Parts: sequence; structure tokens; C-alpha cells
Amino acid sequence: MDAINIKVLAEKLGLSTSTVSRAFRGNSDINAKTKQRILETAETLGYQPNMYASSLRDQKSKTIAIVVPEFANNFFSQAIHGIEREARMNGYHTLIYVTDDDYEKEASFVTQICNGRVEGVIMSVSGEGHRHQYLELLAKRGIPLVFFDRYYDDVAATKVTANDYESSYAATKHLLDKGCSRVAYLVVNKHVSIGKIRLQGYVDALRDYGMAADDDLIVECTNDRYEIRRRLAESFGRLQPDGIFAAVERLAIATYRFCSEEGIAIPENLKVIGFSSLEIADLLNPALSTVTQPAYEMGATAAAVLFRALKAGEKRTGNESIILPSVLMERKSSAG
Amino acid sequence: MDAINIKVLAEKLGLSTSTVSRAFRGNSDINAKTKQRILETAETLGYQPNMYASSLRDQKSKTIAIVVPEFANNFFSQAIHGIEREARMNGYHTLIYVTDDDYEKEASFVTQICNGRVEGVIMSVSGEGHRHQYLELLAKRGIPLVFFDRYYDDVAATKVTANDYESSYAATKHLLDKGCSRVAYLVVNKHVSIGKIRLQGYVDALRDYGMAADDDLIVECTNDRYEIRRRLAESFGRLQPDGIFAAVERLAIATYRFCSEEGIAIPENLKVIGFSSLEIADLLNPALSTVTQPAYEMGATAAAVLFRALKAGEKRTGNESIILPSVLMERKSSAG
DNA sequence: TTGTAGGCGTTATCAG
DNA sequence: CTGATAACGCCTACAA
Repeated sequence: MDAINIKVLAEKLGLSTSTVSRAFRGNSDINAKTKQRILETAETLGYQPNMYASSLRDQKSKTIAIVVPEFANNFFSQAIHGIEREARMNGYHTLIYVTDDDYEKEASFVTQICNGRVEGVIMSVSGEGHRHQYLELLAKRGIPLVFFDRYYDDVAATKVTANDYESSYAATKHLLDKGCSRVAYLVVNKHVSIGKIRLQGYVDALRDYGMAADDDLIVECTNDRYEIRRRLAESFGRLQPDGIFAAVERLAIATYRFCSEEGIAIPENLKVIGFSSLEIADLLNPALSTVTQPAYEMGATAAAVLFRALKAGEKRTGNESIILPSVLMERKSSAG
Repeated sequence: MDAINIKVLAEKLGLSTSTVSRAFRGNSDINAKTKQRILETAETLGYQPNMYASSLRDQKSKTIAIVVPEFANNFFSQAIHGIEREARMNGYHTLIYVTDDDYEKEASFVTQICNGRVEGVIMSVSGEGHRHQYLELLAKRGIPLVFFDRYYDDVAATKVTANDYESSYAATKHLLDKGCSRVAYLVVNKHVSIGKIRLQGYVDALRDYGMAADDDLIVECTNDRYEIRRRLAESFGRLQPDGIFAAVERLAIATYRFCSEEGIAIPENLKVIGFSSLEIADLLNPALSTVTQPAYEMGATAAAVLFRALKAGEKRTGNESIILPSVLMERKSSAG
């Protein structure tokens, strides 16, 4: 009934608690027969060493935290999967925190886990443009941090991203090659890390093609589907774009919905390409051209960096960037 | 540098640890000014009460575990999101464990978290047909358990599912209504809870339409895409179905891929409907008819049940079923 | 090879 | 209102 502890187990066996403890730790010397007897009894009694006592003593929790802006999103699902896998391989447990793109929540979560709950943190950020003094808490506590996909420029930690600038440049160039002359860039927030870098790729590609980027064609949306709908309606009416480059999957999907409702033919009247981790982009109507980030690998890589730091006993990860290649998949939605 | 603890904080303030501790607990009496002074100093020093010490003392971890078979799956993503949300509202932290449909891993995870790491468990199972004595550990430890979607018949705990039988019956009837006479049922494992119940709905609908279920038309697949492809190829060649009812999203998608490769027209040559939580089923080519489970709500409900039990101090959840309604969305893939 | 003892950081209890 | 103290369960020097 009540959780059994090392003391009652020791009593039941007529041994001391230290001996019992030793049976569970790999290293210490202990008679093989004694050990076996202890483990067997523990098994039948369902004894497990209390992790909070162990953690308290060793100052180790064997736990990491993943902090992400959203969850119902293919990119993050796959990335988290990669992290979870790596964590498992290293014998670590994984806490998940979803900020809903809310800076306050991010700050609150990070503050909460600085109490020893975790040994390391992997995060994709939500609070650009705000102060992130709460991250100093991690540093102060010696809890290593790794960013993936979305990061803060001003925080020293390893950042795992995809080659967003190059992909963005390539995607824009692709639309131009297919004959587009008015390519709109759809983005959630053009000032945050990924939105900004992807924007730069878009702008530079236009420039290299002898076109000035038209500010009107840079359409900032939100994450709210009705708001997105409104922005699209307004932009299409006014701007008459013949190409859409969506900085995130959600906006590519919204474009599809909009076109379907408005009777705009893709790719005849409008060519579309977007960042997306959708595994069935090829089954859409029409098949969606995508820039696909190596989501799983990004998660796994971020985790690998973190565990390397943890193993080495480092208090922080190096302030460096690891850039993984995305893949540009040309499909029907942008066919010439 | 080193994690600051209550003792040094107390010294720095010229107070006792008890007083400092009181400043962080809501209840105890403490001078308002003293409290403020403590909290301010704590803030600047970045002090957070160590959770392992607290947990050890209170035997409370404020943590739950989610155990699921897979991750890169819309249904589970949404369900986990629902759970995470509910956990957050209750001030709980959320550990994630992915079993990859592996019974051994499931057993291992459950055993691991019985060491006090979590106060409750929400799970969707992977090990049907095996023994689940490891779940008795939870009971022994007084850790409440709630199943969602996939459960064990022989374990007493609350089960949150969708009305799979009715949906399955309705989906099958829908295909028959549309003129199908040879409806195949694609399933991963027809002997596990959901595969079995959904099979029953299919069989009963056929029977009520005066058709005997043909065992050949019940196609068991795996989770491996190549294996699925092989099964489909074999089945189509031999059985010439004119309707497909897929018990899980992955099989509906596989059917689409197969048909696209083989030039089978949907819905003209083959009508398709499947269980799916895909939010863009309407954008597929052709739009996929679906049975959509309330994934988010299932997760949220399972979590609500768990937290009610935790709040009430109950050691286990009641052996009851909570059944939420799915929605049948008729789209082009099954049009008559 | 086994046992003893102290302490990890916190908080509830009790005394002041 | 504040301070001293014991206990949560485990692990590791150190002693035997």
C-alpha cells in the first residue's frame, strides 16, 4: 500500500540500508548473492528507490525540459520526437512546456524549472522583442541551454537551425524562375529571428533579379485563422500577387483555403510555395511545393549538443550555430 | 554560481530558514514587510526553493506522465496538447514517454516512474496481448491511471474513448449507401481494443445490410510503410474492393499514395473513408472523408478525470468508460 | 563485504 | 511573528 522505502526493505532482509542501496548502484562492492537476494525481494515488493531522495542527494534529476511555442504543428511534433528519442537513449526524462507563443508563459516556465527540476533545457523561443533576464537564471544555476529553430540573438547558447536564408532565397528564386513577377511574402512576424532571416532571403533574391522588394507585398499575419483570412483577403484584393511564399506552414494552408473559396486556381493564377513539415504535401490539391526543414534531426541534434554538455559537466553550451540543410521540393503548386 | 539555497538566503537576511521558508508558502503567518524583503532578495539572487527537497518532504511531485505509442501522429499530438493544457491549469508538470508501440518500453517506462517521479499517469497503450503486471505497481503505489483511446480491458481504471463502434458502423454504412459492395477494412491490428471495436462496427453494418463480412476483405497491415504498401498491392490485386474503410489515418494516407501510383481514381473507382485527425483532410486530392475523433477533448477529459482523482486524494480512478462523440465528415473521397 | 552516520534542502511542529 | 529541530529517503565516506 504505502510506498515502500529502503529502510523497511532492509529490515525485511535483515540487512542495513547501505547494503540495500549498494545493490541498486552499479559500482560499490557487494556480494553477488546478497545483491541478487536484495533485487529479488525488491522486485516482489515493487520497491523502487525514491528519485526525489536520490536527486536531492546527488543534485541530479536526469530530466530535461523542452519549451516550444506550439504543439499542434508538424515541425514541433517531429522535433520533439527527435529530442525525446535522444533523451531516452541517454537515460533522461523529458518535460514538455508549451508557451502558446506567450512570452509571459515562457518566462514563467523557465523560472519554474530553475529549481533543480531539470538539468538542461532545449527551447524554441516565443518572446522576441522582450527582455529575457529569466534566461540568466539558467546560467546562474549552471543549467545548459540549447535553442532550436527560434532563438534569441542576444543570448549565448548553441543554436540549431536550418539554412533558412539559403532556402528562402532559393524558394523565391524558384517562383521567379517560374514566371512570377509579384511574389508576396507571408509571415507571422517579420521581426523575429526566423521571420527576419527568411525575409532577407526573399528580399535578396528579388534584388538579384533586379526587382525591388515592395513593402506592400510583405504581408504580416498572426496565428489566428480569422485574422489570417482577413489579411489574405485584403492583400489579394489590393496587391494582385501571382506568387506566394509562405514563411510557415499555417500560412500556406490558409492560402490554399482562401484560393479554394475564392476560386483562384493554383498554380495557374497563383503559384505557391511554403516552409512546411507536412509529410503529405504531395497529396494536397494541388501538391504543395515546400521548403522542408529537417525537423527530427534538428531536435535530435539539439539534444545531442545538450547531452554532450551535460556529460562533460559544462554549465552552458557554446555560443555557436549549427545549421542543417532544408530541402526544396518543387511540386505542382508552383509549376510553370 | 552555485545554486543558492534557503540557508544562505536566510543568513544574508539575518533570518532563520523557517522564516524564509514561510515567505514562499502561502499559508503560514509572517510579517508582511519581512515577507516582502525576503521575496525581493530572493528575486535578485535568483533563489527558487529546491523542488526535490520539497517533493521529498511532501511526497508530492506535481508531475504527471503521458505515455503514448507514437508521437508523429495528429491524433496523439492533439490529445497531448489537451492534456498539457489541463495540467498547466492545475499547476502540474508533464513528462512525455513514447513507446514506439513497444510493449517492453511501455513496461520499462511505467516501472521507472513508480519511484515517486509522478503522481498520476495518462496513457494510451501498446502492449495488448501481453501481461501488464507492471500496472499493478501503479496501484500498489497509489498512483492513479487514466487510459485514453487505447486501453487494457483487464485493468480497472477510467477509460476515455470515442464512440468508435458507432462511428465505424456509420462509416461503413456510408460507403454502402454510396453504392459500394466490396468494402475492405484496413487495420493495423484487429485484435487490439480500437482495431477490434472498429472491426465490429464494420462487420455489424455489413450484416445489417445483408452482407456477410468477407475475411479476405479485412486487411491487417503494420506500421511500416513498405509493408503496408505490399499488403495493399496484394489485397487490391486479389480482392478488387470498391470501398476502403481505414481504421487509422496512416492507412488512409497509404491508400491515397497507392491509388495515385496505380492510377486508381478516387472516388470513381474506389471510395475511401478513414479515421483521421488531419485538420486539412478537406485539402487533399480528393478531399478525404473522415471519422474525426475529438482528440484534444479526449486528452483534456482524461486529464480532468486524473486531476479530480488527485485532488480528492484517490489512489485510483474508477473503472468506468467515458465516451466522446466522433464526427463523420463526408467529403469527395466517398462521393457517390 | 557490511554497517554506521551525516547531510542533501525543505517545511511542519512546537516552543519562545 | 520568529527560531530551533526533526524528518522526508537515499547515498557515500568512513569504520569495522
